Order: sequence, then structure tokens, then C-alpha cells
Amino acid sequence: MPELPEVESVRVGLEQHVLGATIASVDVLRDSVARRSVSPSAFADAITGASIDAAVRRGKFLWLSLDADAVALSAHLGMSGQFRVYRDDVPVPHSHCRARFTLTTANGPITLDFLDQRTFGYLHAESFVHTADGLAGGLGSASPLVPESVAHIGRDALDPALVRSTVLTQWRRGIRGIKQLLLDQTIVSGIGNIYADEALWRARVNPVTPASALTGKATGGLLDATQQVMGEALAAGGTSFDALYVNVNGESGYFDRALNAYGRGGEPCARCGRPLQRAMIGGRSTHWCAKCQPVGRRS
DNA sequence: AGTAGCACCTGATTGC
DNA sequence: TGCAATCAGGTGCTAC
Repeated sequence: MPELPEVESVRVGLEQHVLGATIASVDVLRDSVARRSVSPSAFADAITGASIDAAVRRGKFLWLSLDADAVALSAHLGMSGQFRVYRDDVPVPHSHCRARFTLTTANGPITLDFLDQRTFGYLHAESFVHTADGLAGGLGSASPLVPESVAHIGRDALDPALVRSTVLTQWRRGIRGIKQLLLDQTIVSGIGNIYADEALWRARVNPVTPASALTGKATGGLLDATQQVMGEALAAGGTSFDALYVNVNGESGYFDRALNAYGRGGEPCARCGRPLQRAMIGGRSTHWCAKCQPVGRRS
């Protein structure tokens, strides 16, 4: 479940079910899921026997802190990754199951599956590095550490430590269309294709507006809109259109019913009634209202 | 240094 | 009915 609200619902599920558990065994069902590790067996060896202390997230990057920050079990869900937790009735691994973990807890064993139809997601065992500002590395832990593979991305839209002025400066420094800046995970992480379109619609900013042409008021409004949309989606359990995007219990979120732009090309704009536009921009399908979101808008 | 393009995959849907 | 083309919530490497 790719964007921030969906990954956060997964993080909360992991926090509820696997905190304090010990990793008894790891079964890699498709080698490429551990492609960032030296080998699937090296991945399994690095985490087997470890205890899970925290479930942490920054943007779309998720990790479990093992053995008091000795090792990170990091996970990226890519386009289609899921975690599923089973306690009593453990099914035969799904055809999309790429790795299965067996955990031991005070209340008995748990099975944790990592499913990923399109295989863009991955699991990795790696070291931690310190954050530059010394503040908590992500939501779910007060530790000022992040996995090495997460160090290059910015803080996410809902992180209290996000520095607003820095974001606005970096957005306005870009020459690309503002949508591409929104998707740049090194500035603000967690924004994906759905919420980029939603935030732009809400802030009435055209997706192809050169970022450097935006006023400070416009970028400020865009960051506000991004945070609002993310917060509302999170409260609704995330966005899902089908069984591919579910929480650790296999349940879907409902925010798709509240989307105003994404996936609504040709349908009337909820503000003005004009049919929404749809086009490929920067390789991603993009939806906007030509009337409410004119190019060259000054504020 | 910053940016565009493409590669990485599977599967559902659409169109001929 | 069959088969090819298109599209999908992302990231990261390469080549300009």
C-alpha cells in the first residue's frame, strides 16, 4: 500500500501485533525480495533470533527495530506490498507471498507474511545511522536513528520535525513542474501519485506549473493541503480500490470514496462541475481541473 | 547538479 | 475466443 496513509496503517498493525515478539524463523519464498541484502540466507541470518522493539515509518519507508537498534529489518511495499498477520488459522502461503516469518510471543506463535504481486517491494536487514538533526528518525520510535537506506529521504508530511520553510524553499528552487517536486521523496516523503493530485486539486495549483514560478503563498497552501489530505486519508484507513491494498488484517480503507481528482478524469469537478482532465505527466497519470487549477496562477 | 528516461515485475482490463 | 497493448498507490540507476 503505497502512500503514507496506507503505510502508516500497516505500521500501526505491525505495532499492535508483533512488538515484543522474537523472530524464530524466516522463509524467503522469492529470492529477489531480499535483493538488497548479500543473499537471502544472509538476510535471514541477520534477523533470526532477534526481538522486535519498534515499528517505525518515515514516508513510505517502514522498518522494525531489532535488538535495541542493533539491526533494522526494513521494508518497502513498492507498488503492491502487503503484510499479513495470522495467529490461529495459518493459510498455505499465497502465490504472491515473498517471505514468511514465524514469530514467538508470550501468547503463542504468530505468522507474518510479506506479499507483493508486482515485486517492486523489498525486505532488507541493515545498519542504522544517526539523523542529521538528532531528532526521532520516524513515527513510532523516539530513537534518533534511521536505517541506511532511509537516510536519503526527507521527513514526511505528517512528521512534527518537518521544517516548513526548508520545504517551501526547496520546492520553489525546482525547475520541473510542481507535481514532480511533490513526488520528490528527498524534499517531503510520503507523497505519491494519488495524494499529489489530491493536494494540487485542493490547493488549486496546476500540476505542470514550474515550481519556481509559484508564490510563497501558493507553496504554503500546497503544503497545508498535502497535510490535510494525508491526515484525512489516514483517519479513513487509507485509500484502496481493490484487494491489493489492505492492512495487516486484510481490511481495506475507504478514502477512495473521498477522492476529488485521482482516477476521476472526465468526471465533473466537485467545485465547478467542469470535466476533470487526465494526462500522463512525468510518466504518471495526472488528474486536474483546468478551470480551478489554471496554469500561471499567482496565488 | 539536476533532470529525463527507463528498468524492474505481475496481472487485470481494454481493444482489435 | 484469443492475443496484444495498455495501465497500475514506486524507486533508483543511467545517461545526458
